[in-house]
Amino acid sequence: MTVVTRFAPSPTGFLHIGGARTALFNYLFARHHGGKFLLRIEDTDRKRSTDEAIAAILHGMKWLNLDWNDGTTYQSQNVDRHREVVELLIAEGKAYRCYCTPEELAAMRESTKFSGGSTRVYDGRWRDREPAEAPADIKPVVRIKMPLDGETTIHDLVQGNVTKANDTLDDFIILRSDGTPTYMLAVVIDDHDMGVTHAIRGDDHLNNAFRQHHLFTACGWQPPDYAHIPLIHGTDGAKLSKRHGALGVDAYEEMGILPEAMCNYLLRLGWSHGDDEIISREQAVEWFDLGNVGRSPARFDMNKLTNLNAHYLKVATPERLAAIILSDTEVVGKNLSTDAERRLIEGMPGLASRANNTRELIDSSYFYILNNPIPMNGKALSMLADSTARETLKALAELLQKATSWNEIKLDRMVRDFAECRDLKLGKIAQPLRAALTGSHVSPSIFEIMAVLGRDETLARLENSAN
RNA sequence: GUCCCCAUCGUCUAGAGGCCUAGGACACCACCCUUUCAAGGUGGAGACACGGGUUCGAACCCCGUUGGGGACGCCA
Repeated sequence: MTVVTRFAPSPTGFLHIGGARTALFNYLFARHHGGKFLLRIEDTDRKRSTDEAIAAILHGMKWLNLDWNDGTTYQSQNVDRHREVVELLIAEGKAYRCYCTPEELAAMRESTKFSGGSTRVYDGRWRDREPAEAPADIKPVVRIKMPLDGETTIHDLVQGNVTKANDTLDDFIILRSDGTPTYMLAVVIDDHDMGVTHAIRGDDHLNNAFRQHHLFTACGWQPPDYAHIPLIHGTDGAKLSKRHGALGVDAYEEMGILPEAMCNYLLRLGWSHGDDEIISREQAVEWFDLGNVGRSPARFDMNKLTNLNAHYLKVATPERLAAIILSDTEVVGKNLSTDAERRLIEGMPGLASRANNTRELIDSSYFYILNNPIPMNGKALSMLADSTARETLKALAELLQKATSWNEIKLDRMVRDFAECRDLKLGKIAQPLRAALTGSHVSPSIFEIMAVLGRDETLARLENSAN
């Protein structure tokens, strides 16, 4: 049997961290087993679903490089099939119409709270009532008959065996009074129709698994294997919600996080492979299994994400990073040097090892991509305001003019010798030089920079600042 | 309130009864390197929630307590 997993987000908002990890796990599990990974948009609640949310989810999936099979399924397109199954269930006496009003339901909720607070709210009052008693002015919902006694055990691939008494489950609604299917019904039918073999989803669905189990049984189908993965919590330990900085993955993209860093981080949140921390997509596919998914919730830690991101920045190709910088909206409008791309690529090792994210990378790369004269920050300005510093730079420029070759090692030697001759500490020269070349007091190695900039550009910038 | 789940350094985790004086990573501290800032290197501090069992032996198994989380919608 080939493995089929699915990610089934509801399009009511962005693709958040937790959803992204669920998608990742489903993807990895399917790929590991050479099976299929499906995407199904759970839009049965048309009122709350938006096109923007769908676009955000699709975008997030693509950004994370989680490709899915067989196109995108929209649950709302299967309503006819959903209704058909409901009719069948009614005909077989496994489901029934319920004419309770919302007010009656609210009253039931109140009374269960007083009488001990049972999980079972609906009292089943229409379960065995004659259809002839139905009030004509009320549009009924359809409820599924749940077993009245006994217990049900789910063999969860992550949580182990979980058992629940059947009398804690009430007859839940499968078809709304407006004739639309509920989530509970739609997942079951669609999972069956799509041949889903493994349902990997958030822990918050664990209780639903029991309801769905009985719905599957009523339909005469085999439920998929379940794997309920723990939720991701905020730094404070509470459920990740919009209030707790549960940002969409697009927000991290904007922060300058690389998708592979995000995937690596998410993977290690709740799953482990010994002491391995840096795990490529290929290794993840090879290693991933449900047995090593932890059972306790994890807290989101920006520090670790940042650290991972810094790592992936260091190993990314200069060409790729240069392209990211050059296509950034903040950079695009600027008056760039014709030499910008070459400089970026050559200077990238020095730049990338100092950045935590692409935003920092961009900020630190302006001195390479901009034309002379480059903007100066306050500290650079004050360093260059010193007249002896400027004298030194002028003398250095004269020396550099005579350089017979122009590379990092040679420049290093020349500047050091120059400092020694003048009985100056290297820093006395390096800092004004840095200010002149980069407009900043912080940068990669100035020798590397001079080499990348080239003789003409270096001298031009020195000239600019020394006078 | 009822039901379900969970519990190792601050955080993510390794750990499947003796390999544990509990390992790694992030963060933190110190030192080294050093033209700035990073990176890198070395070292340090830091945890088995508590109480009972079971066993020759328990972080690991069982029970309880406490703590945390989740679910109780004509949302998904």
